[in-house]
Amino acid sequence: MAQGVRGTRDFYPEDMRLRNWLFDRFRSAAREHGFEEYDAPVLEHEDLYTRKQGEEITQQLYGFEDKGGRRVALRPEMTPSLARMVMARAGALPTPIKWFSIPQCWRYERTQRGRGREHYQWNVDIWGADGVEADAELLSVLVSFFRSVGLTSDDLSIRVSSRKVLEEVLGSIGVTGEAFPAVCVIVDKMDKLPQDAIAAQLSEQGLGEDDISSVTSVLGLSDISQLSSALGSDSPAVSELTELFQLASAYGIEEWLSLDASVVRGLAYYTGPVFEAHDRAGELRAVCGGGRYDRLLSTLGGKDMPATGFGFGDMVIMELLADKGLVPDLPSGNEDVVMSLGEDLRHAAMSVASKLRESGRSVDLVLDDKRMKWAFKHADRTGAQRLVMVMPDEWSSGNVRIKDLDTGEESDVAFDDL
RNA sequence: GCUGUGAUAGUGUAGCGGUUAGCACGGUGGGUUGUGGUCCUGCCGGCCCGGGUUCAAGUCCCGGUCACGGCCCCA
Repeated sequence: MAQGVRGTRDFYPEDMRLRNWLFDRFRSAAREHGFEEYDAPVLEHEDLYTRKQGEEITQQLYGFEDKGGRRVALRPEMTPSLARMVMARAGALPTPIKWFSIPQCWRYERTQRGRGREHYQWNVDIWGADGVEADAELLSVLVSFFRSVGLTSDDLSIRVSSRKVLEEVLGSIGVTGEAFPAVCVIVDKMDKLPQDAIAAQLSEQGLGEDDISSVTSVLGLSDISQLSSALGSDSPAVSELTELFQLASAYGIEEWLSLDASVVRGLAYYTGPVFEAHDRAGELRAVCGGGRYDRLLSTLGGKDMPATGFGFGDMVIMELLADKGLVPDLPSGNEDVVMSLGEDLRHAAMSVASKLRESGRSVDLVLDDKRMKWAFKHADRTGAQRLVMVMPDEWSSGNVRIKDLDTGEESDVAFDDL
């Protein structure tokens, strides 16, 4: 029997309703913040991902050779494509560029709960704005979305930090340049790997024991005043985060946020504020994550432009909504079922359906010769509100019988009044 | 890459050595009904693949395939 590719999903109509429901909420949250939707091809040149950033992503690339012998890859994330698009029109686009997309992204890896080889990842980005205002605006988009699906700050928290925290700590012990992103990637695993494994990897990067303990102690902080005393009152990281929390409070979303210096993010290209949202119960992997990446364009051979954004997968959020009982029960959306009694009235039923469709209703016309019993059952199952019956006596006087399936009331309506 | 669990009508499942392999939904026909949602009823349809153990295998064993989890890793 023909089977789908491992790690991919089929969306049957009932799944598709749910997906559309979710995407509609992604779109609304972005649109109400003035973001415009864009798209790009699923297939890109492989070197867009292997060039410089995120060395780890390379092993999970869904890449292959095309018929012309070119190395191509299914996009593992949207940001490089977006960067490519922005770079191509850098001079022509009015800034700030506020764009969003819901691309299907691919990675070749072992499948697990909340994680397939393919998923849809809502991406929201702002280019050309270098202040934390832009980062705060993104957090506002996120919270709008969470609220629109019925989640509260009791269900989720958004942990915020900044790459500058690490940069300052590491800078003070002489870790700079090439070593910095590598250390970030290691530190990102701190809560997933045992202490000594982290220490071993850090010492490979040339950190001494004292350095390692000062890094780990700063990353354990979850309070801005502690961070301030650790990094000094003139620390750019501290003032950046302080301002970000103040802005969040102006947006009315401060109860969703918490400072967590251990948030680093695995991707090498982040440069400023970074954040990820987790379920408070701690049962699921991160719901979304993002941050500022001001220097991505230069790694792709262009001129840098400040940028910040987040990615938000469709799988973990659905797991969370299911756990919280927030997955809606969506009907098919069909409003009327039209059926004729007998083959003689088949043509009449088609005219009736057309008339109703022109008036804007979603009409399911019964195509085969079915019994009345079937039509009722069918209307019931698909959640239609009305059954429109084309019957001999009524039709000969120019009427159809319409039964409201919720109330059970029925009435004859003239064809012209449909 | 390592590892655990599972695989029974189209779907979801029960059965744990001998059963006509059961049930629900579904599909299809009939009865009841106002040509009419409920209800009653007939029928359709199944043990993943290949070996082995046994008088007897859906059931036990081995291998394979696939699915779903977990680890490593990571959006």
